[in-house]
Amino acid sequence: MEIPSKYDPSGAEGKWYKYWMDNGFFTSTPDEREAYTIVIPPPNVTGVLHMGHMLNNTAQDVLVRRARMMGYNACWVPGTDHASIATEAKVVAKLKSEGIDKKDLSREEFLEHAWEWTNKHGGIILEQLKRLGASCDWKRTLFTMDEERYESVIKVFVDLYNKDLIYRGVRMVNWDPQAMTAVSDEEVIYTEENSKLYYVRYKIAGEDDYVMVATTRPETILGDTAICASPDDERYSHMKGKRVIVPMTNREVPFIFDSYVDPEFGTGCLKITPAHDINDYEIGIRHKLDSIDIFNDNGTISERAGLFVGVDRFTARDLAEKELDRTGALVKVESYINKIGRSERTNAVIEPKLSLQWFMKMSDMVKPALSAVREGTIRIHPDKYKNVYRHWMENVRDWCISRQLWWGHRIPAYFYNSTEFVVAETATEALEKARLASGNLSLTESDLHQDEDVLDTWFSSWLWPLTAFDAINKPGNRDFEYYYPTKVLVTAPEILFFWVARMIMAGYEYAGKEPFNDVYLTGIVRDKQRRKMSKSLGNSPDPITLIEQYSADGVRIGMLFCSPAGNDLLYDDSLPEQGRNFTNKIWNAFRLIKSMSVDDSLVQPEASAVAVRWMTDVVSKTLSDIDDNFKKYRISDALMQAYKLFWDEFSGWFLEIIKPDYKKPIDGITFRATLGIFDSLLKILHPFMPFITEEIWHLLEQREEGASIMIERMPVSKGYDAELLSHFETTREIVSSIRTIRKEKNIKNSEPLSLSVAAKNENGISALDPVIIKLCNLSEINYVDVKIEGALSFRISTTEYYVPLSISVDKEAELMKLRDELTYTEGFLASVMSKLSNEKFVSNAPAKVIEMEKKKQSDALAKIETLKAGIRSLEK
RNA sequence: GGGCGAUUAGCUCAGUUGGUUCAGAGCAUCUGCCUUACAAGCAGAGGGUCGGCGGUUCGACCCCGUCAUCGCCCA
Repeated sequence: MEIPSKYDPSGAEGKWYKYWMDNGFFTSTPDEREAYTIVIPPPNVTGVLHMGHMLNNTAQDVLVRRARMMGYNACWVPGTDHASIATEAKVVAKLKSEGIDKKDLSREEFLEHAWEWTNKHGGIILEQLKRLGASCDWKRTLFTMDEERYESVIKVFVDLYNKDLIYRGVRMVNWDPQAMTAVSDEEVIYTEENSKLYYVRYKIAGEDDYVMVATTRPETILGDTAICASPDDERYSHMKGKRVIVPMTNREVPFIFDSYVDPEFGTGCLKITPAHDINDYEIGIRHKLDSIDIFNDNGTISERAGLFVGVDRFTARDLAEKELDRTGALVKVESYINKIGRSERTNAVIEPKLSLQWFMKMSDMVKPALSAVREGTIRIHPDKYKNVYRHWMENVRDWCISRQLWWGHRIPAYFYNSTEFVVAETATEALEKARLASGNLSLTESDLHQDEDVLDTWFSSWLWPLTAFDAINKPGNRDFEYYYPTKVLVTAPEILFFWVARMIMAGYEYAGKEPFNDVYLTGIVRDKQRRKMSKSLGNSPDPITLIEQYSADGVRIGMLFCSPAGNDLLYDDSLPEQGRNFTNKIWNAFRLIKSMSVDDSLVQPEASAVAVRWMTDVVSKTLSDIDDNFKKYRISDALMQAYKLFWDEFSGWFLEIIKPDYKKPIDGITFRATLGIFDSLLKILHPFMPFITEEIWHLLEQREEGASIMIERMPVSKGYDAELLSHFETTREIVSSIRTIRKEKNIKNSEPLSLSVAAKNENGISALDPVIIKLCNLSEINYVDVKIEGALSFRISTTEYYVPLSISVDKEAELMKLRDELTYTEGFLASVMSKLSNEKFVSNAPAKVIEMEKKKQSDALAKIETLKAGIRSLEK
């Protein structure tokens, strides 16, 4: 069979994915094995695969496939989340393009559209994950709004409400006037922007004097209810007990003192607008000030302002500037840079707003979650994020869980009048409770009005590891008992708090146990200029195109190569290219092996015999190194070791040694050993590159129907002969030196050379002589006591090697080389001697270190002798 | 402004309790090679006062102080 010289992934990938699915290799049911569970960080149901998903899911697949091959019952649960704000925004936009306004629809009608959209666009991303090779148990696919998950979320809400952990209250929230909803603190992005600082004077009531205030938001003057200075600020001590007139509205407000005010900032005098600034709000509470909300929900000025009613807040700012100027209140305007918060979803400037919202108390929930990480029950990789986690958890604030949207889990609070409500899982239950609470037994369901708002999306995903196994609806069910806690969560550091921390809290609250033991944080995928990949920048390649271009395996390892845990990945096409090149390397090694003809009557060459021993040991050693790296979640390092094992050791050295001469057959012993080693290598590589390893594994031998490398056992390290490995290192150096000689002297590889070693025939090293003979095309290696005159020489450690040549040796060049080496060695000796002659060193350093220094000394001395002898003989 | 982290080769990163000839890897670059598995390859080579300064130590990439630059989180 003719095997093409280049691997063609397109056929293999679809074929094997189907094969794995058909044979049910991804599905997991509880059995006697230990479970290895991962729940996927659910992507947005209507999203499409981006580079971040590729990295994240490749890492998960590597972990899951490896666990499966190590004998665990591996279960990777896939799913999507409903992404409340993002999805609703998309649906609203889509309706708008059809001329439909959300306001004209009933909640039910809107949800119909939303579900239609979800069903149409949902799940694309999961199909894309299959292209990547993701070995998820698709039968378990979840959605945060499917029946079980929806029910669970409602149950948890009711439960927490009953435990007094959820409350409704007026708070300053981050209001997104465009999306017309509150967003959490984590969804607000603060950046420095250019703005203006307005200096405005307020007349003191009953006097002809003024006080001056600096503000960035003159339109909010309409909501001022006090002017404030620091109690320590002597400039304003005369203002005690006085009142001032607010410009534009001519309202009289008190002048107060509060230590919050920084005398250094602006004029040292601050206007207080409790309804529109979080700090002012707190000052307002301390001083029992009025609160005038001058904005409507959409960001326009409300009637309460009395001026500019119905005008957008930014237009109102300009109008206010003009009005202040006209009335002489505006003293000056300076340009100014301050931090502006914008909505992560809509980019609208966030308006701090007093609003009635639902909150979850965090102070108690945080405790077990904090100690779990502190005490190492949950490990975070890389562990530098432990500090960040702790800092956040110690400064946590209550979680605003309500959103003014329709797409999501509707808050199960039922009002039986405008202010009083009950919380219940169903309307029927709510009715009972409402009758009880109100004392009005004639209430009917139609008298109840359910809260219009839905819950924050994170309020469903924080339960993910629990609801993945339906633990809320069926506590203690078999799947849950078996699969929970999951082994590892793979996600990005940016959602360490809003997701990871909260899952840990939920885990302790509802299972009494952590949801996972390890958190592996991947970095953010950026472009070469370190910019985040984003649709608007257009700097993100399409993952599916990449897969088509470089193969799924190539893209997978390309992503993994340069992404140590927690580090950002600077994407460049050279990464998947490197991955593709590696698949090709594997393919060609396979071609070589496959093309060998075997002759069992042949005696195994010595070089092959020792090469097999060596390679077997290298595999064994690398296995334990890889194992160690996986234990520390150093996935890129593990991959690099597998990569070098295959490329350098196996292809570069082993195959070159055992490769028979052109058109000659190979002996059976070596061939079968090679197949065995190759088989091990494929298995080691399989978690990283599932497709090509499966393809080759099947081409290598006739396999039974239903056989697959993905369910084979991962080879285990059987220990290794460290001395053999070290001798091979010396062998490499010898081979390399001879190659250099050939190159320098322009001697063809087909022309045999001979090598003389000025040493005793040391056991061990000489066992590898056949390897040197084979790789360097030597006629012989002999061990000599005396120098070989007129030969080229090189030294490795303390041993000198000679290559006699028929062509004349350039004496001067040789001498120069020897003298250089001598100079270096003497310098080295001097540094060693200075240490050894330092009394403090000798008395303080550990014996082992001194031992080594002495060895260095004697080695250097011996080498100097050799070099000097060489120089003398050349000088003759 | 507060907290956390980083700074090692052109790029991305390792460097495990301070001590092996310890300054490393991959990629990139340069020089040879179309050698009968692979030019998506092979054989070689160059490249770093380990951010600056000071300190501790017999000995510092590693520990301490300080400055600089960058990143992240929070206000």
